[in-house]
Amino acid sequence: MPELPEVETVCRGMRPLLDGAILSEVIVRRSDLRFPLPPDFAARLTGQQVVRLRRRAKYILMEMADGQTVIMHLGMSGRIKLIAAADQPSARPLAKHDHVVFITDRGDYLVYNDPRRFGFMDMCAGDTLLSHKLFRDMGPEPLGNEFHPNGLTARLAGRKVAIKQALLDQKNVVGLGNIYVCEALFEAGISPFMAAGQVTMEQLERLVPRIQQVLRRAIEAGGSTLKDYARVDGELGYFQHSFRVYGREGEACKTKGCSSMIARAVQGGRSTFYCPVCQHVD
DNA sequence: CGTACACCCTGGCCGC
DNA sequence: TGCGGCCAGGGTGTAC
Repeated sequence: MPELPEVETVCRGMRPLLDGAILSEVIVRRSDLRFPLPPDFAARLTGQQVVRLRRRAKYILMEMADGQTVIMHLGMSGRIKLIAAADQPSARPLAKHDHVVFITDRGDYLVYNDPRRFGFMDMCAGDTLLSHKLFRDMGPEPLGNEFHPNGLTARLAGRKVAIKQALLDQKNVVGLGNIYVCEALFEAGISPFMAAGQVTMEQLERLVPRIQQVLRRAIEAGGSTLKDYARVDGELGYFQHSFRVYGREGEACKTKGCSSMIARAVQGGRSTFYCPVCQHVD
């Protein structure tokens, strides 16, 4: 599911029920996610108070009053479901693939569900987060001040890898996945096949704001729902209706006056959707 | 460093 | 109705 807009939407949705809540019970139904849960995961969290929820890249960070931070990644198919105390049936409302459940002192449930188990959780002391191997080599947040054409051109200088793949590399910029990279490159009129180091400053000055625009619009739409993804209340995102290229192979390009069809290619084992005309692909 | 690929896992969809 | 093959939003690790 989750690229930056989806993770951001989930994180925002968690705050009303989780901010300030005390975890009165933590249930681990499966500890073998992509990586095993840390030892004593449930015991270390039980009785602890949540002081802040935030997002870094595609990770949700849940900061606890004792200084520990829970790191959550949703992988491809992970979901967070919130079930308010008032909405609960008498029996515990758990379903298949509900792997970890946090129950707050208010009786609300936060359920981590992930059919494919590509997602995972970890814990670390909050002051060691930046040196954690997951975060150490990360590039800038695309919606933050550190993301700008000058920085990007420095990171991409001399790189022969295709710009599509370079933008998926979280060392260059975080939070982008297959959907939003395809969409942003289309919006900027840049071929996904260009060598990253060959992309001109003029093109990067177009690309950076287009990346930011597509991400902001997707957040406003509550993310994109293809299959698994839903907001924490079960509502679906609707940015998928705004896709210009993703998943539209063989359909007409929506650019006014362009009569081309959207094409699909495989780069690094993953589908790239693009307009050969608008993106100047020979 | 780049590329190509396999792999982690489940489920949905398509064609037969 | 069933089965095999293929596909999927992410990320890591290997060999060459």
